[in-house]
Amino acid sequence: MLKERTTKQKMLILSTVCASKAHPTAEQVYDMLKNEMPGLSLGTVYRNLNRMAELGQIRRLSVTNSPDRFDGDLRPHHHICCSACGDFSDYFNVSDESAIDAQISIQTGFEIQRHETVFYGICPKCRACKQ
Amino acid sequence: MLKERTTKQKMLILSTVCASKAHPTAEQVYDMLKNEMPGLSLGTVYRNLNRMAELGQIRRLSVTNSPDRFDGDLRPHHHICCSACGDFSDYFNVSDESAIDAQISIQTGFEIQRHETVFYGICPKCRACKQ
DNA sequence: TCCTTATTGATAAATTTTACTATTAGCAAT
DNA sequence: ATTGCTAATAGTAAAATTTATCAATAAGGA
Repeated sequence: MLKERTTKQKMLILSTVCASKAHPTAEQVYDMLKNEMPGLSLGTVYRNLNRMAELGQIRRLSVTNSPDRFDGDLRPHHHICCSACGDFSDYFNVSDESAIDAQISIQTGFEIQRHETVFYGICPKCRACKQ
Repeated sequence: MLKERTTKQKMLILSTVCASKAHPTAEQVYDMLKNEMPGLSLGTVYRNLNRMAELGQIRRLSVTNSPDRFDGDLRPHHHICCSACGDFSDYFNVSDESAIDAQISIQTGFEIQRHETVFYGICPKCRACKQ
């Protein structure tokens, strides 16, 4: 009767994403794990990250000029990306995000599942480097 | 002394994106133009859309499960994407978006240039199709 | 332990985007 | 108009990212 099986690969991938604060790409997750599990396949990483995002276990982030990133932190928060160096940070201090979803649902008829916000700018370090 | 040249290709690409409310991908812009300008190259479309986005003439939208989209409407607004059919709509009713950028800039030291928000959900039409 | 089948590893292929280069064409100066 | 400089283009190849395919493996219920 059980459909979803627990595998060593799934457990490692999920724990890696949840332990990281770097919002890794699929390839970065793969790189972090291939020492610990030499036979691991990149396709397995992609397949599982996608499924976990669909199941709501992790968040999938689509970012300009970057492969998709994954975030194991499910608390409501935003992200800030430096256009110069690619630094990708969290921004908390978020107030009442679910209210926005509810408001938009009422106004548009969409059943809103989630939303993602990315701020783009220049990080303090790159600002210091002038130009 | 002039660097940026005005070409027929640039004018057509920009006017196409600005005239469309469909948030077209690069390939869709190319398809819309290849009748009018048979020799047009897809690479030219990509190159110019990227440059125009960098110059702030248009917005570049990174969306999960979709190639990047482009938006000629520079007024502050959000976007809603249907996870089922891919429908991609505008959402206006946005209050005080620049204040958020300013607040985050103060708190993080980033020089915020812009932000993009995409809401994901199920559109009214797909909700009606049950399941 | 056996059986069913979800999952994996390996690879190929699809998709999306960028890079390269000879040629074309915008435009400033003649 | 004509010339000269070079940004921009068309055409193509290639890079980068992601998904599909499939035989072999292994999870877990009977």
